[in-house]
Amino acid sequence: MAPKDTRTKIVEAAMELFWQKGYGSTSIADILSRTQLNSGSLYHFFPGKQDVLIAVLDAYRDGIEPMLLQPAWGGEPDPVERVFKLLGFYRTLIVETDCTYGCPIGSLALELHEADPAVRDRLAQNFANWVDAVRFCYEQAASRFRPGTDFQALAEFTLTVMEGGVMQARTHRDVAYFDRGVAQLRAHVDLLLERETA
Amino acid sequence: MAPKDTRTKIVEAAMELFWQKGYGSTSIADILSRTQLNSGSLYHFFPGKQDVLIAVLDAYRDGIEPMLLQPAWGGEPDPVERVFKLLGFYRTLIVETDCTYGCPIGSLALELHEADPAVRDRLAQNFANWVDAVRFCYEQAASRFRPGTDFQALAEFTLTVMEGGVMQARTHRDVAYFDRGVAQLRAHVDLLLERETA
DNA sequence: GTCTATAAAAGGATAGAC
DNA sequence: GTCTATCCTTTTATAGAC
Repeated sequence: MAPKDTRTKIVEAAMELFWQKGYGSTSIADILSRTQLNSGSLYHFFPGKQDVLIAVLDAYRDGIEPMLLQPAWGGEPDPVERVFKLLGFYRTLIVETDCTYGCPIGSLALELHEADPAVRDRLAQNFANWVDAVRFCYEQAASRFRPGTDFQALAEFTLTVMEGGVMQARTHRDVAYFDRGVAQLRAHVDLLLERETA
Repeated sequence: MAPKDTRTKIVEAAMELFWQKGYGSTSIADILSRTQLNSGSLYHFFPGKQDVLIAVLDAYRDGIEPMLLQPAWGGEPDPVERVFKLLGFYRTLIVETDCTYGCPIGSLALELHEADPAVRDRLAQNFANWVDAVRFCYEQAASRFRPGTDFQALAEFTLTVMEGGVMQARTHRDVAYFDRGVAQLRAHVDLLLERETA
């Protein structure tokens, strides 16, 4: 593997630091320390800190397929099960981080609500792409759902369950809060899968 | 009404600022500016900034009944409708703030996850009190729910729907994201209210 | 209990040599 | 493209008079 270029190193370090500490609590010095670079290098590639954030959000956008969806789905063929495989992937992250995991987009979205439009648009875009992927799963199983099921609303609801579950699991330091939320969603989906003409 | 004492002024100003800007982005100077006090006064009552935060979280804890639940419920007698009245109260806050509203506890919980235990415990306590109040609503209507309904899980799920809806509505600057989440919850609850022996 | 002044540190960003 | 040195601002917190 070719050595990573400086810009990539910065984006990857910032991605991890923003995820762990948030944007405001991550200093330029933190990023330089982790990358073993000097401030001249960072400011050569980025006009300022916010531009690093934008690059990070673009990296999440570009990484959703290879970094999130494909690892989460594995070879799972059933589209509905793919949704729960995705939620299971988040569960793994929660457990592996001793219940300190936070969705990087969700956390940044709450932290940076009064941010520059360039930032807000990318946060919204990241959410929208996640919801689109989940909606597509549900739509692939459309024939199994009750007629008239609103797949967009169901996909947004799935994101809500993930974000709310992550938030409560982290606050209480107990993955059971996440699990109960997913179980409720499972029950909800199961009820929508019960054909009225069954 | 008696003039507010200095400590109360500080807590109320900090409550609003932390809600609007977050904890990290609110400076002591911000609090002093809004209260027209000097730093000597603040540090007379609080050892440091984090102690102001703790006082704010205690104020939310003490205010849940008079400031949130009673205004939200109004005279609503039906316990299940009280839950949706509460969600409707949040909807009003979202609309009144042009979709910039964020739940203060949820936002702080995501921002401050690596915080001092004194802070984390109070965040968890605030969530727990909210969930307890909602669970109590559902339990009051226990006879109308399917046997075996898990009211604790349903109340946590209600918090999840609120937090996830607030997060998405704010990120997209569109209250419809909140509304669709609440509609999904309503459908979920309605399905649990359909007695199998109906 | 409140005032002014200020210490001490951290933060974002820049300059100019190499 | 990277280096060192540094400027300027903001921020938390303290000191000591009143």
